[in-house]
Amino acid sequence: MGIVTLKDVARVAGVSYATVSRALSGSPEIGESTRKRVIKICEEMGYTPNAVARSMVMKRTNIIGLIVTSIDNPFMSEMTAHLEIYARQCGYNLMVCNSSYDPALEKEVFSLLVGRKVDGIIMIPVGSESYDALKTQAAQMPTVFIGENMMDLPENYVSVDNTAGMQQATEYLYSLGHRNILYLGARDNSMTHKLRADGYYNACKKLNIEPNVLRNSSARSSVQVGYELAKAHFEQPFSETAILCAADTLAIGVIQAAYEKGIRIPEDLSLMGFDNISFSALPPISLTTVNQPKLELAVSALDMLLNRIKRPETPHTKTILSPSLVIRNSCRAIGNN
Amino acid sequence: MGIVTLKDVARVAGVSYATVSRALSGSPEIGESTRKRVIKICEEMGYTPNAVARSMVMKRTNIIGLIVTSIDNPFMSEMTAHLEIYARQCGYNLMVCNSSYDPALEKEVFSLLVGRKVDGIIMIPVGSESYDALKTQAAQMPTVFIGENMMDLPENYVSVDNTAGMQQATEYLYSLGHRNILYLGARDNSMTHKLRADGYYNACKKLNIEPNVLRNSSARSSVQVGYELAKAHFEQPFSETAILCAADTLAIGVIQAAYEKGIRIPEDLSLMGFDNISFSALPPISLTTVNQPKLELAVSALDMLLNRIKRPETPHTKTILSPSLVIRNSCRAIGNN
DNA sequence: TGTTTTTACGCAAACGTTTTCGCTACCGTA
DNA sequence: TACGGTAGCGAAAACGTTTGCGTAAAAACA
Repeated sequence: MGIVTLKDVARVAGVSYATVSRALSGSPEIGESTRKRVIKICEEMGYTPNAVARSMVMKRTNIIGLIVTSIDNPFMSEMTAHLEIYARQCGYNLMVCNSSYDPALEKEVFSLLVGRKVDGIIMIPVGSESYDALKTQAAQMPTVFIGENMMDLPENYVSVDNTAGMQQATEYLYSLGHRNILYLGARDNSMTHKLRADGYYNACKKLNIEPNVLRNSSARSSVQVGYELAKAHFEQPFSETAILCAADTLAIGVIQAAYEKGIRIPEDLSLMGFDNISFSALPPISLTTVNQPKLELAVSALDMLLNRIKRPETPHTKTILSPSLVIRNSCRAIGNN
Repeated sequence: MGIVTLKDVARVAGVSYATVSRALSGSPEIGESTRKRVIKICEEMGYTPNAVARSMVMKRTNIIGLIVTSIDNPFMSEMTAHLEIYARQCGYNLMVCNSSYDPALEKEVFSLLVGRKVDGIIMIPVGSESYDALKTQAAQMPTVFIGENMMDLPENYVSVDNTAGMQQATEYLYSLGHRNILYLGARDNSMTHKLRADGYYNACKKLNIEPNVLRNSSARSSVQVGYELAKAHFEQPFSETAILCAADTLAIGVIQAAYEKGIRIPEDLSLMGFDNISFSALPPISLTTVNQPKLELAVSALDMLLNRIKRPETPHTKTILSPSLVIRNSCRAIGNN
């Protein structure tokens, strides 16, 4: 009376278990009458197919692994939600792992998922420092990277055009009259952040203004980091009229530091972010930012992965989606000097 | 070339595959020299045990299923992060599913996880309307509920003392001088929300003030819902000096509506939430709220589940954790009338 | 009615492990 | 020398499916 298996059903129905299997899988080579009878008995006995046993013989699990730096991050949790829902529609389940911004852990959970025989892996990499490791790993398992631009690496990824987005943001601030714009939060260990900074530099060059960058030496872009960077910056007199942040989370930290210092946004200082996480829209300072189309990123990534699972020998592909400006009210126009 | 299995290793090492298995599992009945030799060969050949095959024979997957209403919700994503990290430390992986606030979907993914042969399920239920369904399901699989108080149901759950928390919140507002407090966002389809409302009513009775409740007829507590409820409420003149929200997300919606209406918080109106989601701390209006200890909830839930997996015949247990007041600056003291 | 084709189903292998049981060889003791 | 005990290892079953192949009965055809 434990769990009921195919064999149990077969015995009760008086058929071989091959027949039961075929009846359920909708195989054509089976009589209509026996099919109905078998299915009825399955329901009566409360039979549920054992996915593990099926995976064993089918050599695929219908599970895809998802590695994120931290679920506890609005951008990634939105992404995860989209991925899970779409994956389920495609007949897949998601096994989710945190890499906690740690390249070693990232590597470990990757191997773990390989051992689990997931059909493929979607991952938001920690950063560029582990690209070679990622490359060798991606060789043993269909993998697509998301968010992080792998540049010249021959890997599958889907990303937003970070450079264009940040360039657009800079130009927007310029169009409002800002000439002294601080770029806050540049990081060296992430290709994404490198590309974003490029967008800022490109715009500066094009608009003929002086670049002004405050780097982030930590490994991640968090509210806390944004707060600390801004706080230190605000300690001394500064001349910037606008701050452009490498990520929304950083910008939120800046808001906090500015508030404590009595600096009003946007009256005293304009502020922009990047990502358009859901909480960036919150009042009273709702952030002007650059949107990453999260649903499209998720769908593209999964489509790409599923395609790669089906045809592993297909060449690597990249998808670059367009970011878009989201104008809210953290920036104001100022008179040119 | 293809994937390397136990048999391949055994052939190369010139031993039976039972020996390889024992060498890796640390079985004592094996010679120290052969163990080392076998392990060395495993590494050289890049052997990774097949978790699916292992699950097949061991009759357990070391996977636990997690069903949340929506990952894309700060409270749940924080919870999920804690759960994943702790679970991995315990040797388990997480299979995450969204129920999307839909009882039918909730039921469907539960069955799906049962078919996957997960070792147990942790779930944040949609609401109380499907308690009987949940009960019959929980019978086929070790399950613990989290966040939602299942009351008199003989099920495993871990929750915060919602009633005490909300009572404490009400009393805090009272202590600041508030006598006309609007309770915003009561819901009927969730035991959690019923209990929270109870806390409010209890306090009102005890403090001898008139309860004043604005119900939420939708199925969930979102920023959007909070915004709409508050917006409608603010259309007409109102006399409340404070609003106590059933959830932080609702309170954030209230902030938005108040801001648009020119109502200042806390100067014109005091505001409280419940949950202490990470974004509730954001300036300039950082929310005074009631904290749910998310890490402790996660750890307790997993411990409870693991225990139940080991000893399925053990009686059901409940754990109620204590909430705590988090005082920030969305409330101010007013003179009594 | 005899032959061929088709339909419907059963048999058994295979997937990659773990584990029980049993066997051999060796050691120690009498 | 003989015997009990033990350490180290192999053979094989088992887990619950899917599926290729074989075959008997039914259907179609001459």
